[in-house]
Parts: sequence; structure tokens; C-alpha cells
Amino acid sequence: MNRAASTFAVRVLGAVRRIPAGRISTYGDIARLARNPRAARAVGTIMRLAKEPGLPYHRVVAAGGRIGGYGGSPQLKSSLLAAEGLQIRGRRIINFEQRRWRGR
DNA sequence: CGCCTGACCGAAT
DNA sequence: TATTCGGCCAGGC
Repeated sequence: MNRAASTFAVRVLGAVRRIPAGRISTYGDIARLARNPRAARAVGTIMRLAKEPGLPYHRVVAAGGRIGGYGGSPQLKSSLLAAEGLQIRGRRIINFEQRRWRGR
């Protein structure tokens, strides 16, 4: 990977780390926070391959409050979010806009 | 360098 | 509400 890409990856993980418990952000939001607004899809790629442990990857959901992917277990993602107080119905987060974190 | 994949997005159907 | 589709971009080979 080239320098621009790795820098982007670092910024992505840095942004993910800042998402407060009980709040969520979207792949698109993270892409914007990492200063590459059209790279929402790449954010998923980076998180999927990320080696950094201890980051709240489960707090990054898809646009519109949909749960989105999470390795082989989107189920677990829902559980983790529910454990942080988020209300979930099916594959959607209730009151997603209110719980959305847009960076400081 | 080309080609394919996919934890995405938004608009259209 | 559910699919489909085109655009997008990093990673892997």
C-alpha cells in the first residue's frame, strides 16, 4: 500500500477510537472524518483487515442506521450496541440520528 | 499495471 | 419495504 492509503487507514482507526460508548458513526462519516469523503467502502475494507485490537469497530454502522457488516457476525455487533444502550429493531438502530456521533 | 473483491452509499425501480 | 445499479476506493494477487 502507498503512503496516502496508509495515512488514510491511520486516520480511519484514529476516528473510530474516538467514537464514544453509546454513540455510533457511519462508514461514510468515518470516511469524511478521515478526510476522504468518497471512501466509505474502503473504510469497511480497512476495518475488516485492521489488526489494531481494542477499538470500538461495532460503533461504525451503515448509512441510515442499518447495522451493516461485522466480520462473520453482525449479530454480535447488534448485541454489543444493545449492551451500550442503543435500541435496535431488526437491522436498524432506533433514533439513529440522535445517537449519531459526527466527530468533535 | 490490470483485475477482482467487498464491514459502503444514494438514487432509482 | 426490498432489490438493483453505478460509482467509489483500498487491499490483495
